[in-house]
Amino acid sequence: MKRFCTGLFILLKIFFYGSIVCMKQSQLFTKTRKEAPADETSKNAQLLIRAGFVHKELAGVYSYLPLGLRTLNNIVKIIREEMNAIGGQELFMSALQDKELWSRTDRWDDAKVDNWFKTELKSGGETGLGITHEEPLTRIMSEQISSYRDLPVYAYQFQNKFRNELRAKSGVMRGKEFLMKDLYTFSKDEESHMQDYNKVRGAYLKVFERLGIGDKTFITFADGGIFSDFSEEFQTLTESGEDIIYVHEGKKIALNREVYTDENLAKLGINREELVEKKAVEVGNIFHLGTRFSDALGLKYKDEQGNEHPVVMGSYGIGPTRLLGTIIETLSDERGMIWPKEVSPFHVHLVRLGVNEKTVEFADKLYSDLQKAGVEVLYDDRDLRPGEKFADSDLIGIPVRFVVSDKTVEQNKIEVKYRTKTDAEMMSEDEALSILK
RNA sequence: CGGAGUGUAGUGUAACGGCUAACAUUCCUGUUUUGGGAACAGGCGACUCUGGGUUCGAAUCCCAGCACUCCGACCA
Repeated sequence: MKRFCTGLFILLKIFFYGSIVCMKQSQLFTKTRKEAPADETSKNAQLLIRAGFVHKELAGVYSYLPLGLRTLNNIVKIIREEMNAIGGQELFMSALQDKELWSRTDRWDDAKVDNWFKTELKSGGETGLGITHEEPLTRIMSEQISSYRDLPVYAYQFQNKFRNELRAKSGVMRGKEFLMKDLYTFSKDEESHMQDYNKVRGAYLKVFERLGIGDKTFITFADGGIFSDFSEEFQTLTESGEDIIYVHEGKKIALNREVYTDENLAKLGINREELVEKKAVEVGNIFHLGTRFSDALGLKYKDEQGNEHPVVMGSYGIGPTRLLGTIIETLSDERGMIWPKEVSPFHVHLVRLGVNEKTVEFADKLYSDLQKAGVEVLYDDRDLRPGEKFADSDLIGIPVRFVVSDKTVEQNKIEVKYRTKTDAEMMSEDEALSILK
């Protein structure tokens, strides 16, 4: 019965998440390297490049290689799950943008928005690569929403955004092309907008919790924007951050330096002495948009009485690529990266030492048993010396390491070590499997 | 966009204006080795960022451009 249940569980897992992917390191086309390029000084870029997670194309432009992509996809998966959990509907909009549409909201002019990548169309006219997607989505919604019965709507996408930054910096933390999850809420009035807004806000907190940076991430009051005293942003404490924030540990909130005034502190009922100055990176932002876009682009609905109203909107962004960098900046050590369980490119790093027949047999069988159990495993089956393999393992940062060597095979055990700990433990295969649950 | 710095094998560095641009590492061949980036032997790999200039002679000096990094400004 137990076996049947386990089998069923795995089948379900495969059904829902696609096949379990495992990999032999001897076949992985990326290599690790001892030294990072001299001109790459940010910690996240150095480690990502050394471990073969990314390749730098240009300043602020990175390609994601297999290990990097798997990690990034795990971040995306977590965000997607939390957006779906609050009723978000995923779509995928174009990167190429309609100039006419953006002119209607006065956001095409270089004097108003200066970080467009624009290009001439051979057929005549001009297009630009999407910096954000309020305009196109509002237009899409104007074809779909016409009644109060159609609201609210939460729509989101994952897409590369393009911003012609004057200066890219901090590795993947601030690029010219980067992955962004952008969600937009469409509500019938201010009151229901606030409910929708708070739902997304709650989902964001869950996302950062699952990403392993929850304790370092603070909801931070920032410059107000359109119709409130403050806007809120999510700031994660790290020395590599660009923002200065003032943290209230007790209340788990913070103020951005841009709103750090006596007047605002009074409004929030906080004393200056309770706050600590810290550097942080903005990992998420949430905005009240009011009716700015719906007014400009004619997104309206009819209420119960048949009266027409503009739709009230909100927009909410999280950058998965920036999060990847933030996790490295906050959690890595001098030996390499350390991935939280749900983010790690693999669940386990199986490291085989030596090439004795029995040892190879044991490790191969364990590899296949792990796959059968639905564990995603990176199997270091290369014939290298232990030091090099351990160094690679620490650099890549999978949270759990299983070592199989002549020594362990003799005892019919596996050496289990967590990336964050210094001591290892000998376990039977069953015990080792059970800690992965 | 203002300021500063740096461009030499895949990577990290060296080379007084003067020999075939050197060393380490990576990579390839082989032998030996196997619990924290081993040892030995042999080998591949560079138009010294690009374009001009000075010079008998330029990786080296000068000018221009390009790229990258850092500080600042900017970041809906």
